[in-house]
Amino acid sequence: MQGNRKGEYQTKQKAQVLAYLETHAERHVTAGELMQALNDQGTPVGAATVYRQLERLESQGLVRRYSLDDRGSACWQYGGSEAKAGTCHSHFHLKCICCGVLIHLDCEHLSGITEHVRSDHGFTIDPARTTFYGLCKACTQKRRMPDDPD
Amino acid sequence: MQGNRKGEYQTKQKAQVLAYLETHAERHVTAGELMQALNDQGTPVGAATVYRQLERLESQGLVRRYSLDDRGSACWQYGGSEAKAGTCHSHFHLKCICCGVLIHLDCEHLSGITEHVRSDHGFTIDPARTTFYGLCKACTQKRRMPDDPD
DNA sequence: TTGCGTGCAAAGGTTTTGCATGGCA
DNA sequence: TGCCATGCAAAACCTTTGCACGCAA
Repeated sequence: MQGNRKGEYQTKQKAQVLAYLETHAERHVTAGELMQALNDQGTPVGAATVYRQLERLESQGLVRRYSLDDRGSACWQYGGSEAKAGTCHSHFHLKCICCGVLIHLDCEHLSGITEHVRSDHGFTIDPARTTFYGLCKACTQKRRMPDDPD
Repeated sequence: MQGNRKGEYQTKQKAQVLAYLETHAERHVTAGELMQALNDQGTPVGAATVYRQLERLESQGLVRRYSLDDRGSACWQYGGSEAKAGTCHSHFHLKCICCGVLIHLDCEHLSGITEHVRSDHGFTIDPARTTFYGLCKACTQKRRMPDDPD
């Protein structure tokens, strides 16, 4: 193995990708969304470069990769300096099977289940891979309606 | 009684797919593996049919779909009569991302989170659709080995 | 100048879809 | 006989890779 990370250049594209992820650190974005956004703001970056940068940023610990989507697309999220401290991989995600909204749930009760399952059942949960599926508040109420005006 | 719903036919292909999943209920298989296996045993089934059957079996609750692979391939596993009877709707599932084993976890602590999330966060979790991903006991210990056998 | 990074396009793999045909009830 | 299911092929996606050129250091 050769650790050739010393010859690393600063490029516009790299900055664009990182800047976008940083600016939208509260969201997960797919590679497609990222490319679309960069294109829309007038600073298009090629697909290959986007993927290569995401891969690099992930290996550098600045960005985390998630498998939140049912479909074959991965999501990335900026973690920045707190990446090691933990952002989205410290909590769980709720995904509405009706409207598709993704909810980040920072909740001690839920966070405790990782410890519980590990200590009592010997299973080490990976929050980055785990998503709760169900109905969000809005869709739960919608389902209770007798009529569906949609 | 009529076990079949209206307008649903019994076909050889459907039986093949179900039989294979049933026979290998302890394993999770990708669509590709399933097609390969059916082809090897002399009863090839077209890709489109395989996917359509898997989708149907999933919606019928006989088979569960998982996103275990980082790459673009999903996995399916037979859930069988327990799934149909609704037993699995009352508890959660743990899926090992390393060996693929599926664990049915009946645990009061975990069952309580559904209530908690509903009352405190307004989100109605569907345990039948929710799976925890992580490392099972055996694989956790395997990963703890100081030497990396890989 | 050196050689890493980029863009384009093509390849690779998984899953879906259209359409004509075949098979179950 | 009706209609659903199948199979083939092509399309739709997501992601990776090869290669020549451009740009940072």
